[in-house]
Amino acid sequence: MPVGFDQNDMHKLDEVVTTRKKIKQGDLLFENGETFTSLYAIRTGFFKTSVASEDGREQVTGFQMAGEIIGLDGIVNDHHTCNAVALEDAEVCVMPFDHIEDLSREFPVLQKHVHKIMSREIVRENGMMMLLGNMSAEERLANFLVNLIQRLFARGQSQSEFILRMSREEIGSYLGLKLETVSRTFSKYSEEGIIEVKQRHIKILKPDALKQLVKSPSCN
Amino acid sequence: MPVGFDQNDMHKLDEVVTTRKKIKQGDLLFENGETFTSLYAIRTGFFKTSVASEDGREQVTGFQMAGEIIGLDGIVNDHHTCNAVALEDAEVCVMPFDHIEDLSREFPVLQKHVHKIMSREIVRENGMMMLLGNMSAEERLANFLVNLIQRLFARGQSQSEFILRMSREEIGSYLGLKLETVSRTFSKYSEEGIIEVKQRHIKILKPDALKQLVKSPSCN
DNA sequence: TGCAATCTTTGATGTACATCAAAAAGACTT
DNA sequence: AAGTCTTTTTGATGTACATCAAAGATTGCA
Repeated sequence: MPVGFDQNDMHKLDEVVTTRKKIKQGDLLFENGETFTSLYAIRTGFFKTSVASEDGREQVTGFQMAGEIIGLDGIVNDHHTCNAVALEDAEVCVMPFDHIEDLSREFPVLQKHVHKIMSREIVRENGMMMLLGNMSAEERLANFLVNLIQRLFARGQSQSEFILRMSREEIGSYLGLKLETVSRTFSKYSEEGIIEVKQRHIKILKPDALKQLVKSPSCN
Repeated sequence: MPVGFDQNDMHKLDEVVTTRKKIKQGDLLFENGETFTSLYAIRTGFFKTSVASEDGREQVTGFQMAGEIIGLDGIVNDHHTCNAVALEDAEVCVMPFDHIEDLSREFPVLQKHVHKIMSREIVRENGMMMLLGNMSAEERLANFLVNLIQRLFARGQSQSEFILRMSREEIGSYLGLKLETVSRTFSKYSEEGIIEVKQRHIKILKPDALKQLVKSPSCN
């Protein structure tokens, strides 16, 4: 995936990926408290990550799709601090972190790649703080949809029509809203002819109207 | 700072720090859009980092004090995506990131250290998402104070008495609240005898009461 | 030392979203 | 295919925090 490799590098890089693992819908890839050993590259499927407060409130911290890396939270304290759940049947590459560190000392390109992935996550979360701290429900949901569209587009999927992998409640948790508010906001967009909503099937009718609702740094 | 170095390593590590830089209160260390070259280790002083939306709303993304590293946001796209402002006269070590990468290929301990710093920031921001998405004003401020106390304690400063380096508005921006709400919540704690507030001078009277208000993963 | 500017506190009022509730639509089971 | 369970939608009501406003404190500057 990272560019700047020659054939030899590529060969070496393959070594990072020791095993693959299949995760069934609803199952955990890793959970809070579990010992950290590996990062995971999502090959297929869709995940959510979440943290929980002592009294059981859940905060969804992200939705991850094919090509994205999951598990960075575990590096600091050698154990994970969030849960990763498959929202559909999924397959991941297991990349032992010790191995990543060894190889990235050998290959500057890999090293740079790892640094960028971590920095990208930091920047994304900065954007989420802006969203959660400053934006209205309408702006939050527009942001969410535009971001989803961009990522689907980057994967060659349709940007105008797609199926949500997560419930209204999970969207709400991610956006700091209640499911009813998410539902109502979807309905509002629908009435305004911006999108078409049939349960989890979404059709984007006016992408520009949606983008106009997004008045903040894009959260990649 | 990182442990696990022998004398020789330590000597090499000194090379990371090429220069020091003094920042006056109110001045920028770096700003959104600026080309990224270096990370900064704060030697003395106090900073805030913030992002801005297109329409000018500001979200404070963090407050940083001596010993902490600032600038990780710049790594992904080779330019910074947030602003770093000194809230009091400060001095930082400028650590060119190319140099850090070179040396961390040579020294596994340094490499690990860099990874942990980035992961720690990711975990902190996960905690902030929980705070912004799920917590009441009272919980947010309690969280903020407890976190501040812990960090001051780790630096050998008094945990029971300190001076806030930031305004009510900046605290509010960080916590997703308006300055009036921050002020009112301070007053409430004060009435309850939990803290004593005199403008920016804070005295913690009942640290346990404060900790009890924090019902979520600590945001380091 | 006094005046302007800034920050903080407190009160009165408004509102966006949460909560409570129930019906409607899908999805899963046997 | 009927029945149960889950998810989503929509309405009625409540509330935590925002907004508006103005009076102290504190700081900075001349």
